[in-house]
Amino acid sequence: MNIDHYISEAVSRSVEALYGPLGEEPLQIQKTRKEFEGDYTLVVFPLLRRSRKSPEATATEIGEHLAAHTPDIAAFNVVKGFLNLSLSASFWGARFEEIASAAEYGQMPATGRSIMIEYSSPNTNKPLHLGHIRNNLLGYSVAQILKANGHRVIKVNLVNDRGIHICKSMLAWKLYGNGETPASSGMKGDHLVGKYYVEFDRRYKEQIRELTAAGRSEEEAKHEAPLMREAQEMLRKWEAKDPEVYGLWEMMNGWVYEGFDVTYKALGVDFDKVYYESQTYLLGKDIVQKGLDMGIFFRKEDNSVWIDLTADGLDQKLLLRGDGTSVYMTQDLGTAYRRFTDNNLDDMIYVVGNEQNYHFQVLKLVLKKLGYDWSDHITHLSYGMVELPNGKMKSREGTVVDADDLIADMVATARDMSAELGKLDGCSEEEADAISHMVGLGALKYFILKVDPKKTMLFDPRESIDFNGNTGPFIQYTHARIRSVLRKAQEMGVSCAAAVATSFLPEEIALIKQLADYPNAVRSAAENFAPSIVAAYAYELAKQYNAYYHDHSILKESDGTVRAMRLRLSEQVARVLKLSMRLLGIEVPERM
RNA sequence: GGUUCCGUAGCUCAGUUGGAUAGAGCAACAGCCUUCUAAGCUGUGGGUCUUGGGUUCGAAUCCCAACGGAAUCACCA
Repeated sequence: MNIDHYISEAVSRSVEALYGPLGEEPLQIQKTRKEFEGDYTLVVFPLLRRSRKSPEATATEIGEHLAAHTPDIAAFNVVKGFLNLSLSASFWGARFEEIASAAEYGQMPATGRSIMIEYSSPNTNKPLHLGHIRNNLLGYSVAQILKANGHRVIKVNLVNDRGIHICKSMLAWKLYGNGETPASSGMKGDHLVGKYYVEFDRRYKEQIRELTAAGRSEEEAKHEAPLMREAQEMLRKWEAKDPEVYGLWEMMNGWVYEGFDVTYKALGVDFDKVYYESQTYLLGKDIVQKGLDMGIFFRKEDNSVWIDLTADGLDQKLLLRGDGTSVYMTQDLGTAYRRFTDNNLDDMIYVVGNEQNYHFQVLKLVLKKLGYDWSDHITHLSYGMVELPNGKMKSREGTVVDADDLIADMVATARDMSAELGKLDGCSEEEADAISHMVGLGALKYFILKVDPKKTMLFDPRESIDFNGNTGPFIQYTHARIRSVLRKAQEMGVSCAAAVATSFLPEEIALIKQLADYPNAVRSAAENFAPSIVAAYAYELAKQYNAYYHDHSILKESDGTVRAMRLRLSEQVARVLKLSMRLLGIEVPERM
């Protein structure tokens, strides 16, 4: 049952019976705040004009009518202009039975919509870092959430595997690498390639210094430096499919992909399809031609193609270079077009940092002007940067937080902490590894996903990530503890057969209410593209349960019906915690 | 300078389409393990929601301005 809808209908009936038909504006019904008695609250201020009575009198009048006509409403109270309604224990008992018997609780029926979500989108010249982690976790989690909302989801990765920056690491390896490979060096492939990207930068700067010392201007030096010229030459050879350059490119990219796979696996993210820019960078030129034909775009003297968006409050934007080669926008226009037409998409979501807000604004506007009405179904899921205590990560200053290092740190910390607390006693080595990985990754993922994607967030490597309080391990722990109780119940042969309980403690009603609210969290998280909503939901549920667990014994309860109900309630809490965490891409252990 | 976003407790963050006395966690302090896992529970202190106007029964939330911060305004992606 949709409880919100049910309440809203009941209240509407009473209000209309008292004051006549309702107009356009919906009733203001919300969940009752914790400090007041009741489950749902009607705000009566907007109804005063119709009732022509004081707020208190109006609320009382509606409350009395509701109590008389809606059996599920057991009681009401009035505080100023707020009418608080309490639903009966049997009502909540029935909701609990619905939840417990639902085959896939929180899974919405299929909508028939196909949504593509692009995330990760790494460059193949350096390993993944903390910024990528936020991107990957968000993309994966939003995909999970959209699936739970009944959509068909296609997860894609667009790898930036070409361009001058790729050639830089290739060139540096060729010149200074002495044939070093991941196998010979023992380095992860992406880190090895990253090492040569840094090496290029170092040598390049050296050359610039020499040239400026010899009297060249900074500008001239940057252009004339032999390394840069060679890199550009390499890019030209790559575009001409020169066998040697192409072979080198394939080999080094292969190393990088092997490295990325390890990181993706550790993060628990995956893709249904991987696109490579080397295969898509020529797309979009026909669209540029179409825009020219339509007179929306224009050519400058140097033959480059532009669109003038000054009337829309933006600038002029380059769409194709004078020599006919593509820019970022060209291929994004092409890939967007191809994706929508090839996959019959309803929506396309790009998980890309907010530094590219302008790009996506332009992309959507250009597609709109070209007459593609699906441009309205492009969403840029723009997330904030992850900052360090002294500001942005800067590779030059060596402040980049490497993804693999961070993951390894988290797992090691989880391992130490677990061992210290004696949680791993009696575990096999495999179990200990699995738990450490789950908890370490759980801490990291929750830490990142609990904050609103839009917001810039801060990561302090020194203070590291907490395992207590509003954290992933807190929720995992709550789950593990419940599973432990359930195991023990089974060992003891305690029945949790469905003898339907007729009375509940207020804490138990509160837990049922929170369980019943799960579908709302799932829906709201999808509407806002915000895993943080699911995180907040799961935390609240775990917190409520922990207080309950502390105050009430389950296995020692003497009344068999009550004990069975408590076991079932606990079981459902564990279940919904697991479901919530799954939406965040976080695994939950049976013991920890 | 233009555009966009942000400013909530010492720190990190919540705060649904405007609603009741602005909430958590961390840190600090004080308690709770012969009882189902103490990665837990309970309590205390901590706020001019950057500032100033406006809209209204009612504003952290909407509007305007100021101050502070971030991103962007590349023939990079």
